[in-house]
Formats: sequence, structure tokens, C-alpha cells
Amino acid sequence: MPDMPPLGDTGLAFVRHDHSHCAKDTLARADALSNARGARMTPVRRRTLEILLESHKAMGAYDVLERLVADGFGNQPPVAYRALEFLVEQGLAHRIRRLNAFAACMHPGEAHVPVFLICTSCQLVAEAPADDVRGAMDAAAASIGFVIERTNVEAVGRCPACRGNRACR
Amino acid sequence: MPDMPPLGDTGLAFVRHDHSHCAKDTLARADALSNARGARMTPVRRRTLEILLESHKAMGAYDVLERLVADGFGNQPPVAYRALEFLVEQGLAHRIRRLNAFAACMHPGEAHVPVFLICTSCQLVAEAPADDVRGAMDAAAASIGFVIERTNVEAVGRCPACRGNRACR
DNA sequence: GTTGACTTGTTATGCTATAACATACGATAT
DNA sequence: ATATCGTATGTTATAGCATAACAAGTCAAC
Repeated sequence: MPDMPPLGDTGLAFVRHDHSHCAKDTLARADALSNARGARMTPVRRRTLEILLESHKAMGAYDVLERLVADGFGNQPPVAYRALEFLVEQGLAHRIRRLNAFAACMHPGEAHVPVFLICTSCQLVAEAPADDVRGAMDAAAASIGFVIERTNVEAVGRCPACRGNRACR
Repeated sequence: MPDMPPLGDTGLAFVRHDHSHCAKDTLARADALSNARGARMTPVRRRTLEILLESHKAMGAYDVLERLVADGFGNQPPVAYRALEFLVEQGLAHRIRRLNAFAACMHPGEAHVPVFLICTSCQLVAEAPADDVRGAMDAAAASIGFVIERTNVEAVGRCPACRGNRACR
């Protein structure tokens, strides 16, 4: 494995890492989770997750669909949207609204508030841990009597690599 | 003015208030701000802001367009999108990505991090003050060397009124 | 009054997402 | 085994959101 900075898997998208391992591990956890919950990890769904896991970039539903078609699955939008919806519901993927796209969850099963950091140069998306953020939001909401059910927290900016390199990866 | 709870204009969307005043005031501030910046508050743009200010609901670009057409402006999507884009750039309106919609800013000119609370029952959108949220996000980003430029923070849930009423407004 | 920057109008198109219905699959109970 | 019911997938069609590209008009500065 290449030299890896002393980070956990936080911001993993932005550092070099053994990606095949990272994907395999996540897939295994995904299977286990689905079984535990009685959810059915069918072929399209599993393949969709694999596709998302191939990179840390967010993918549009139609890009995913293209890949699914190549693998012999149905070639109409609902095929992709349904699989993606399932993964999101199971917490195995997230929807990045700013990009009209989807990305595999890097912490399936762990309670976490997803906060997405989207690099404007290289399009990579990192999930940062930010439970503080949810706390602050709950507090703000509570002050006006609002009860939060779900959140979308996204930020665009520049990742460490792109701030350093002119060319970018 | 009807009895008003002891809040500032935080969460204004969810309390009864003299809305005509609130809109007029915001419009005046918008004019002043645009002038100060050398931005041109043209008729379409001003009318677009007025339309957004008519309610605290978020409006889709096509809904805004419909209104603009009725007022004699051009009837093609770019007319609405351009005006809305201008307002967003000037900080006079916000884009609510979760809803593919736009809402007038309730605090134009004030430095603030918009955090949107979207009621799933009545569709009203409130802007809560949550500078803490931005702080937490910056901290999370900094820990992986990411520099945030802009944020989208949105939450869906139920507003005080809708939690109380079965019927909702 | 001409230049140049910006704004608006218009045409056309592309991308994103879902409703609705038909068919197939899988687990369970009889 | 097979009937049944819930779930999943395939397919058709369409709705909804957004922007590229070009033409025409407006306005201020020189």
C-alpha cells in the first residue's frame, strides 16, 4: 500500500489508498447489514453498489444505468433509480443533491451524519464526520420549535490535492 | 399585527406576521444593496424577488416563470432562471436544492449561513440562524485539509404549527 | 454616435426523475 | 406441489428541471 497519511478513513477520498480493499470491505459490510435487516441485496442492487464503489466520485443515475445495461440489466431509468433508492434507504449510499448524483457510503452501519465535501476541481466527494453539525442544526431548529427528521449537508470547495496541484488528478 | 411570539425574525415563516411589511422591507433593502454594489435591479429581477417574497414557500423556476409571463415578461425558462440566478448571486434569494426551488432571503445583507428548515406538511421554508453549523463544518473540513467555499445546509421535518394541527394550514 | 458590456428574448435541446402497468420471482402456507 | 401474496424487475411513456447558443435590444462611457 502506498504511503498513507495518519488519518482514519476520514477524507479517504482525498488520499491515496488501497481502493480495491476499501470497496471489498464495504461490500461485505453491506451484505451483512442487508441480511440483518431482512432487506434483499439482489443482483442489480449489489452491482449498483459495486459501481458506486469503484470510485469516490459521485455518479449520476444515468451513468450508473449505462453501466448496468452493459452488465445485462434493464436499460430504463427506473432500473437505476430504484436500485439507488434502495441503497440510500439502507444507508449504503448517499444522494448528493448539489450534483444530482449518488455516492457509496463510506461508513455503512455506523451512526453518522453525512457531511459531503465536494471538490470543484477533481469532483471527488468525501464524507466528513461532523456530528457537531447535527447538534448545531438541532439546536437552531429547536429554538423555533422545528423538529428535524433528515438533513442534507453539503459543501463545495477544494480538496488538499487540488489546492496543491495546478493540474489536478 | 396579530399576537406574535417573542422571537426575532428567526423562523418567521412559521409564525403569523405582517407579511406585506416583511416583504416591503426586504425589497427596500434589496434595492439599496444592489445599488451599493453596482448590480442592476432591473424590472424582471425586481418582480422575481417580489414574487418570491409573496410567500415563505419555495417556488420552482417554472412557477416563477408563469407569474412573470402573466406580467408581460418573456415566457421561456431562461427568463426565470437568469433572474433567479442573479438574486442568488446577490444574496437576495437562496436555492433550495432538495426542492429544486428558490426562496427569498430573509436576511439580505447580513452575513449569515443559510440553514433551511423545510416542513414536510405545509412546504414552508424557514431560514434558521446557525453560524455554529458553519463553524462545525469548517472544523470537519479543516481536519482533512479541505477548504470550504460554499455550503448547502437543508433539513426536512415538521414545523411547530404542523406538529400541533392535524389539518395543517 | 459609436463602441462595448450587459440584459433580455427566443429557439432548441439535454438532463433528471417518476408514474403506471406488466411480468417474474420467492417465501409461506396449505 | 401449488396457490397465494408481497416484493422486485422490466418496460413504456411522460413529466419536470435546467442550460447552450444566438439574436436583438438597452445603457453608459468615451
